[in-house]
Amino acid sequence: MTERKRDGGRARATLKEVAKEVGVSVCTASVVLNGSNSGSRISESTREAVVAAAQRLGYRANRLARSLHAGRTHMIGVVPAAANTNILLGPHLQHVLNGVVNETETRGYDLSLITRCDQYNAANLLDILLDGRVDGVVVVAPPLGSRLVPLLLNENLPMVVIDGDPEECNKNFMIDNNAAVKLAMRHLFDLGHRHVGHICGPQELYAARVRKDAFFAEAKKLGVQVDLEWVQIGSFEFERGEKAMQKILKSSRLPTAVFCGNDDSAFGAMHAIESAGLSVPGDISIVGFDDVPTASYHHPPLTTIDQPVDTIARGAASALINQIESAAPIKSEYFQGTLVQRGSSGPASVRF
Amino acid sequence: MTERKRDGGRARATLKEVAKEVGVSVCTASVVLNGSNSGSRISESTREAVVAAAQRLGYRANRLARSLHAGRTHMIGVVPAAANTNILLGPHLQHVLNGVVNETETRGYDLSLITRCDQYNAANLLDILLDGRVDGVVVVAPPLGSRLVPLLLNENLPMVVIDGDPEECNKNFMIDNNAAVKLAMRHLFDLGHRHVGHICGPQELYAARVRKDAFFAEAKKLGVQVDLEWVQIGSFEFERGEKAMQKILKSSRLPTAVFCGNDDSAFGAMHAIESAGLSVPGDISIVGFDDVPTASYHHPPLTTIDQPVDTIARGAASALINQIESAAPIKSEYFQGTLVQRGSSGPASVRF
DNA sequence: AATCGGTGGTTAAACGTTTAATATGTAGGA
DNA sequence: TCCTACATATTAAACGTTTAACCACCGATT
Repeated sequence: MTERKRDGGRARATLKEVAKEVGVSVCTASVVLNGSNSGSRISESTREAVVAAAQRLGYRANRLARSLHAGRTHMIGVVPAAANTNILLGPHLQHVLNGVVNETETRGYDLSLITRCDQYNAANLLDILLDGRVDGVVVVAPPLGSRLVPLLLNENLPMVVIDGDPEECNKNFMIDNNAAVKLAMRHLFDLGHRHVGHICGPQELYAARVRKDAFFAEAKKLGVQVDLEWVQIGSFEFERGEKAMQKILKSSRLPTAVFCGNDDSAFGAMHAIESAGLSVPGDISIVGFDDVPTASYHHPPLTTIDQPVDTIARGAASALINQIESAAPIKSEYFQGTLVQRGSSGPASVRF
Repeated sequence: MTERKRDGGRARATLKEVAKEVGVSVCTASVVLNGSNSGSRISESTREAVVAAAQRLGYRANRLARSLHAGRTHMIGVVPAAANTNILLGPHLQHVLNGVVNETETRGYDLSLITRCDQYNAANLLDILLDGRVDGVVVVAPPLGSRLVPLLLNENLPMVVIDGDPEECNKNFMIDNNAAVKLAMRHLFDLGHRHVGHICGPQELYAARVRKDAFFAEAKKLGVQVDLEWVQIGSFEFERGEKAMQKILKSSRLPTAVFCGNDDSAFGAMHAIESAGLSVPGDISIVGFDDVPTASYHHPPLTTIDQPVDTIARGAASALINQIESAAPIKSEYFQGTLVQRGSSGPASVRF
């Protein structure tokens, strides 16, 4: 049995071996090497001997044993939206992950990526999350069908959600989608657009649905016309955005602008428009959502909503760690986006 | 002490508690619940009672304890190139990560992202990697200065490297950069280009250096002229690619084509060219490296080298797991890229 | 001469599992 | 009545730490 972990080379020395080498008790070695400054102190000579032996034997404290004892792992689990994409993390999710890392790293936590979950199977995920491997979990963009968040709420594992459904759970960190969509629509309205389409994200994502709802609500309020042909479901991915735009271009009449649920689908939409021999924004204006790094370098540069992703992600991670360390309750926080006006949006064409 | 892990709700039940509930020994409960089909069998009635109690108490096996005993964690550590970027994972690295996940997921391993390492500090990283938290490690694109790989070679932790320096370690999975660069240069040569520039990646990355060397070697072999002004150091990022191209555009004379070390910098380069009022490929042809998803949708679509990233990453992960599970030795593997010809490259302009 | 206080340690239990070795009980065969 | 065999369950050690509680020793006070 003990052979299993030493295949390939010499095994890692344990505290017991170090202690024996010095001729001292395990406890003494422990105090010296990983020492809390507790009651019992150790003489300088003993200390030196232990340190020397540890060095010689290549001792390294075993984190499993330590965590088992402490009941804490200093690990945070991240559950990324599995969704239906083959790519684990799109540019936006990647940005989120980066923000989470920024916070966890400075607070002394490491990240465990929870990926072994076929189709976001909640029971599966729960098994993984609750087996003691993590002190808390960041759930990113849980899809609508998943029971993960409600199930997790019944457990005592600290959790925070990014881009989740507020009805499902009130530990939600995300942009104020309604206000953000309002900014985008108001911008198009001010440019004279009265006929606007929308390319949505996948409807199992809360952010996609709420943006679509806000789009309709705001269009109605502003008196902007929306033909149903102009509203197409995408998947927050380039290709699907392109396909969606191609469908819109086949409408009986064309909108003068299209608001896209995220930047990737906006890029796809622009590609479709230009491939059809039309121009952005000459014929159709495009507004995206996210402000991913490439948005400003696109041709034309993309008008979009800037999400304070780093702030949101760090905020979520921070709240989670606060809960873990001092039982501070987590409650939802919403962040304001800003409109970034670039070249993909312009005055409405005089088609109507 | 035991209070620490139950803040927030009821604690997770342990095997001992389940056993006590049923009035049976811990061992019996263990065999029933996480049972190996070993010698001792359990009566149907006992089995049912234990299962019922476990269910009732919400028992879940503690992975730490299990791993401690087994000497195996079923976790793979991933060390991403910290490099100097603020974004943890660029589109290419993200693709690599995705490939690794694909393999580990099907083999029953989870991923631990090792990020708490200021400036890729090797000693720090070693402490983290060797504390027993992972069964093996995938090092992705270790920067030149880092001692991590050599240090890790001295330890008995299974390791595999992606895009590392072959001189440093022979457990390297990567594209055959020389052959790939040859493809790109030959392509430009065939289009009539005899004056070619190069935008490199950061020189602390092996892949960037070897591509640069191969570029010079191949240019020489083909009789292609390379003014030193035309060779600029980038960072594999859009912005730096743009800046690099701006410098090239200030040269006393212009190359007819520029080969870029990766796609992101190629996008930046194209942006710079068009911002300067020139056209791609009319005035300057561009060839990239990687074939990221957006390459085909760019305007113009990017001619580039397709890296079989998924194959490489899965291969690396697979080799690592084979070593972990059956001590199979790991040795370097090189994969062939293919030229993907698109719109960003065309016949050389007749400038010369 | 008994007590005190410090210094420098050690013992033992605990964290939650797994598993080899062992024990108990019952039934059937000699 | 004793032995064997089998089915079923238990004991105990082990994985590598941490830490509260305890102990032995010694010089200095009373």
